[in-house]
Amino acid sequence: MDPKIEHLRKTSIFAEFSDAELDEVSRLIVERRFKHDTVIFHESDPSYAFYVIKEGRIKVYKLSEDGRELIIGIFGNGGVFGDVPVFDGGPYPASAAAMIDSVVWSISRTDFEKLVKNHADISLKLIRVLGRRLRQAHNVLRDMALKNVPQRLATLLIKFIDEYGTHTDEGILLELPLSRQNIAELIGVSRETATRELSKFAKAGLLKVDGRRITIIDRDKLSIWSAK
Amino acid sequence: MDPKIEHLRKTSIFAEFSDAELDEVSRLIVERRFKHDTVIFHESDPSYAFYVIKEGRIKVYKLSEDGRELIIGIFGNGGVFGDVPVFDGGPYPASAAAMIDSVVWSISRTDFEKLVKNHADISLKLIRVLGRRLRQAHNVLRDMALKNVPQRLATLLIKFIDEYGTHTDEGILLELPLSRQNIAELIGVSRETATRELSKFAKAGLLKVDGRRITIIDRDKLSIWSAK
DNA sequence: ACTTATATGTGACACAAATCATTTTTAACT
DNA sequence: AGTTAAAAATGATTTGTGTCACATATAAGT
Repeated sequence: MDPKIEHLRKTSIFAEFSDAELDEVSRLIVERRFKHDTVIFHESDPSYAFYVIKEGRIKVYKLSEDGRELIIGIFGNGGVFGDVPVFDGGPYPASAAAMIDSVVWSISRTDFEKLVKNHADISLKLIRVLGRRLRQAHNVLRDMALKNVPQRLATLLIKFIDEYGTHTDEGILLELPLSRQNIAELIGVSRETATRELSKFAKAGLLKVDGRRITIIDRDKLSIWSAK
Repeated sequence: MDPKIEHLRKTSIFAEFSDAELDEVSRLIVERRFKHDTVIFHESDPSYAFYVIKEGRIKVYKLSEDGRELIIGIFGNGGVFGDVPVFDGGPYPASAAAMIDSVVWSISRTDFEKLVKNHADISLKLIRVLGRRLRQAHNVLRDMALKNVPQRLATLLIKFIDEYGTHTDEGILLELPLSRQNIAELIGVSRETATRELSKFAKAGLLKVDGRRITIIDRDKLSIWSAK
């Protein structure tokens, strides 16, 4: 099997596509490389393409008027980003940058639009994907509005260890290139607060912090915090 | 022209539909009435239908574990709610309740699904609608995470006067059945804080408060606050 | 490896917003 | 209209989180 197709099938957006559809998609791919800390596109740029991550780590974020950052999402291998404009025809709703050296597959908007128009069932699948996204967005919104900082931090950690964590004999290791600043920008607090709340959890024995390596020791207790 | 069709055309979701498509939609409608303060569906209920507001005012909201409420949206005539489950097949992602006595048109999930499957171009339009929603949701999320209370309040007021405001000689009158509690639940603060911040704006001469009637006097200054 | 830059930890303080308690006002009901 | 219940305003207080300043640790570059 074409490894490209196999990789596409693992993405949220193409998961339900048939082999034939995936084959067509794979022909539209253009590979691009981005060094760490380089911007892929800026919010409100006209959109030219959307992206599938071959390997690397990409953050999607929005800025406030005074330059503070909210990270909407962090995506790893198989992640898809910059796709909303393809659907609604507007500019990019957020910015994207590579957190580590990354290889991404871009699919141009016009190519993808043609594909969707020729395959009616693709759009049904996309509708399902978008519905799920909207759901998630509203959940995050509720958390941001109604939960306090330790709750949001716990929620974030749980989400991330489930997605990116690796099991070790000490616990579940989270080893993204996640700075304190990044954590702060994910839960909408200052860097100092992110530091302090993280070490509170460490002192309470829920996790261990070693620089940017975070090892979750007691997922259950963390989960209670998160729900609280 | 069928007034039903005319009304449907004014809704966000059906705006781009053709006459023939709208006619088909109108045949699927079942009218239902809800007295004020009655719940239409609860979050996580299995979804049976989505709704178009014929007349009335509906709030869509989510609860935190400890029972506090975040209002995701308030919809008036022509508004559409409860539609996400139709798209992704899950349960209702939020609850909905009538804020005043309301008449809504329900369209059952199965009926609508059939319609979409028979009309390929409908799904393309839905994709566009969902894309826009996702965009909005992320904007609100950024505001909630990065803006302070007066900024969020100003942003909310501007959004609402643009949608529901009526021009008077004093300014733009906002006359939803919007309690202080409602305002608080829209911007994620306590009722007391909503009260206080609103009267701060009143003292600064940006608006006038008379019970639940809010008259915006200086939209421009409010807009500056909102962007800040 | 050494130097420089950048990220992190931490204390002191300021300030925004929550909470609590009470009064006043407004809306709802019969 | 009068009574009761609910909502809103308002003051006092507490708490959480941001900001500032600086020390320390870690990473990056030569």
